[in-house]
Amino acid sequence: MRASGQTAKSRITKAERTRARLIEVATRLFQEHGSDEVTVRRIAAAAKIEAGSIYYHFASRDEIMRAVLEGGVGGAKTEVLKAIAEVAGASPLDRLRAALGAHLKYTLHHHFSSRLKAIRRLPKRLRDHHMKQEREYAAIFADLLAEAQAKGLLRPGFDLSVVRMLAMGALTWAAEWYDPAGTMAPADITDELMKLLTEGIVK
Amino acid sequence: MRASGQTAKSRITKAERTRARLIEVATRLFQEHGSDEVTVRRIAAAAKIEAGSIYYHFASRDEIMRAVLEGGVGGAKTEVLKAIAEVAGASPLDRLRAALGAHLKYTLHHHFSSRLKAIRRLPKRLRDHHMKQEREYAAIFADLLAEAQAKGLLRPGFDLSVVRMLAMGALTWAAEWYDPAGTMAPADITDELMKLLTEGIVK
DNA sequence: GGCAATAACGAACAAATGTTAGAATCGATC
DNA sequence: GATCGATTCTAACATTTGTTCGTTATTGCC
Repeated sequence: MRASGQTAKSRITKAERTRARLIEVATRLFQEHGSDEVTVRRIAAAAKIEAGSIYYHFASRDEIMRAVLEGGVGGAKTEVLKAIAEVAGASPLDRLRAALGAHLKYTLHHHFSSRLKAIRRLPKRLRDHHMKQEREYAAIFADLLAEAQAKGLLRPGFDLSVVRMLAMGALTWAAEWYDPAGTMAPADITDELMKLLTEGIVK
Repeated sequence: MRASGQTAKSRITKAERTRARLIEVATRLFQEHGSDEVTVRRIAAAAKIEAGSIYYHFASRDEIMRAVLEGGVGGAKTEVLKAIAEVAGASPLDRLRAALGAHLKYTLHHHFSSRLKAIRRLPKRLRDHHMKQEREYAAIFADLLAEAQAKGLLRPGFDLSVVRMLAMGALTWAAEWYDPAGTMAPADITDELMKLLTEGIVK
């Protein structure tokens, strides 16, 4: 049992823990400050490690960013899918509300998109991978809209892909102006958007 | 006439022309690439000047950015006000459409907001000034919404400031996904948004 | 306890950055 | 055409950046 205990514990090697901690710390730093302003040395310092040691875990700074991005989009996807699953039986529009709500919540909480997505300057390889992930993420919302349309819930004459991007953009951009100290909860913003989306604002 | 011609021409001193060219070039570079990635040397090269010479016209790199930002927001404001003026007699909502259209057009054409507004890292002084400008800009749209409400055009129960930010955010974010090569014109996107905003998408 | 592998250190590197300052050049005025 | 200020160049600077590498410490295993 000693051996198995040891082995069981070292299924997670120390390097993996350090790597995870680095990603965690880097993510936080990237959120708090911009994508620049965050140097390898700052990440190292925040992770209580020396700058050079980072290169035992990552081949380059860009690989750290890749990991952070991947975690970010992946996390958002997980949360959104979970939120949809929680209202599994509901109508497409109610599931869309749940999805948009989760999207906003994640975006606000991680202050993710606006700070990090603005990184087009990634090496092509990484950028392609990131955009593929992004497309998969967008497809979740596109599917819900398509389903609503298929069920005849929507008025005709809309370009659904534009609608989707406008709606998601409105929420994504919320990270730029949302004030957590204010009286408004993220869910309120989602509701407001859904009201606009469904009924419109005009009498 | 020679003298007067000379004098009239040199009312705009050479320095002013160079300075203007620098702002112009820097704006373009900031748009095409991120706010980082654009070094003083690259601005200089694009303006057919040597790096050191820039400091005859600007005290620091941040002052260049300040000028670019100011020009950007100022330009957008000018365009939006012009668009509103062109439909002066129309209803608040039609003027709002014109305003949002101009906003989108400027944002897309200059690829402005998403790349440049993301610069929170500006020195406090500059940032404050920039955000003041931004508030004035937002007020244009807020006023139109308020007027619509005052005229009883809107359904009750909306937080107009949230509506405004969602709508502007949707368009601002469009710069991230809009494809100029596609079949869709900026005006189409504005129309789509206005349809959502006014009538909603649901049957 | 000792050995090999793993992980982290720490000093150095070259390249790039913003910035400065003195010399050179331009351009208008006498 | 000489003069003098306005404008630009050139060459350097101090820092900071990402990265490398030989060395040291730690860890897991016999």
